[in-house]
Amino acid sequence: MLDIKLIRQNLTECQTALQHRKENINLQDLIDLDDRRRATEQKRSSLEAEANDLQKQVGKLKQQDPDHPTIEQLRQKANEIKQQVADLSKQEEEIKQQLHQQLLTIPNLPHPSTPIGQSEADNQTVRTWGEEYKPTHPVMPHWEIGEKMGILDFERAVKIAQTRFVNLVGAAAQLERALINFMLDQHIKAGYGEVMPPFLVNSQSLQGTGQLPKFATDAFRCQEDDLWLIPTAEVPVTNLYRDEILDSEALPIKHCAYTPCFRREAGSYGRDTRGLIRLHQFNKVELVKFVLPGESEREHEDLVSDAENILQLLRLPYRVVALCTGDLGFSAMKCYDLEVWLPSAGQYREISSCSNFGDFQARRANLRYKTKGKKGTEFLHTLNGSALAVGRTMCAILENYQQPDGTVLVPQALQPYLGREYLV
RNA sequence: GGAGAAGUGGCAGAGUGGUUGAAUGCACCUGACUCGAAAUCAGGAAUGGGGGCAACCUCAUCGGGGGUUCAAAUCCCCCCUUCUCCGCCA
Repeated sequence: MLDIKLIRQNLTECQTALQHRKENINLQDLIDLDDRRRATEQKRSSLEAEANDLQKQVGKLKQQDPDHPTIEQLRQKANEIKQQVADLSKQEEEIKQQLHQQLLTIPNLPHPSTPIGQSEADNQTVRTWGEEYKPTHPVMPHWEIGEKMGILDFERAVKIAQTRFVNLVGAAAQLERALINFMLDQHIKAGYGEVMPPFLVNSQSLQGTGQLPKFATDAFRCQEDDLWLIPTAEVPVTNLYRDEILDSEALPIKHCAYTPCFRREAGSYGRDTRGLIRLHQFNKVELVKFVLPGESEREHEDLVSDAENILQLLRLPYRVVALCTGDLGFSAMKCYDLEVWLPSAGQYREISSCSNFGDFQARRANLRYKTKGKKGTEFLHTLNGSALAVGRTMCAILENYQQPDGTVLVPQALQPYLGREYLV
């Protein structure tokens, strides 16, 4: 959520920043609304001050003489004021609600270092890695080899659930587990504390990270219970400290978490219909950081490195892409995607997305910190990134490690987890 | 799911209708003492909104929401959470 004070002070900057993300929101309307809020609040609170004063007078008089004649007068006066206060409070509450609801639908401002652009096409490649590990022989798509080996079963998944689900069978199931453990072990080594959070969360949590109110149709919902299947571990983990005041000395806090992720993928009907790329349920290991505002940019770069480290250890070719303003997610001010090489398609595909949210999520989720000896509290900064999407990592392995004879070599880093050299 | 108890500041814990935003203790900050520290003494200090250059003023907040009253941490209703017992269960 943007700070209304910041909008008031930097109206034109905010307005152009939002235009860069193709958002045509009239911020002046918000300021007008905020003006009304302030005026109403001032009126109300001065009336309340008057009423409080009367109350104290009544209290004093009652102690002197319970039947003091002016008590009745003061009482009437207080009742009159109370009526006015009630009316004003109602107005004030409506204005506040309106303002709040509008603010919740406004995306974050892009960071100055985010390239300005319209779409995916304007994203900037920052670096590429592992060119030498790309296979040189023809490679079957992962779904083809997976079905041939009998380890990916899409057909029966449709029967027991729906399209866009999969059964991982035998070696694939083991590989999935191995990847999860491998990734978590690496991150723990890098200083991230593991969390296994709830896989269902309430609406408040989704609002905290930015999925609600605008993107309700993207998530699976258990309507009876105000619970939603998590679209990413970002939601429960970022909300861990919601409405808490952390000690500045405790920052940065770094967590890693494995969770399944559930997405309705509404509006992607024709896309990636085959294989593991786009499923309603997939596994992911996520990194989440809570940091001091001055440190978020550096922590962001480190977070990207931590995600890259997994790809490097697995020897999977990838590139790092800086998303442009037009392609940036709702809550992010800056974002790098990691894209892994998929030889069957001859293209790089997103396998991780590492974002710096600034204080945007912190405001929504009321994540604050306090510095000893300093008055007041401040919003911290949040960051997160996939490290990595496990299903897509499996795709990349099934393809990049595919041998000309149709077997798949197990990446060396994973061999201790699987206890073998080849998947057959 | 049924029965009971409880939810107060960073923590512990008083407070059952009126100058209580809230005693006391711990933790914290400032000053004094000290060569320095500890101990001791004196003082300060909650969070959020609004106004003011500022000193400061003002409103709200005792799990959440409603109600009674001139006045609610305190009384009434609903909800949430935690604990205990019973039931069910991986």
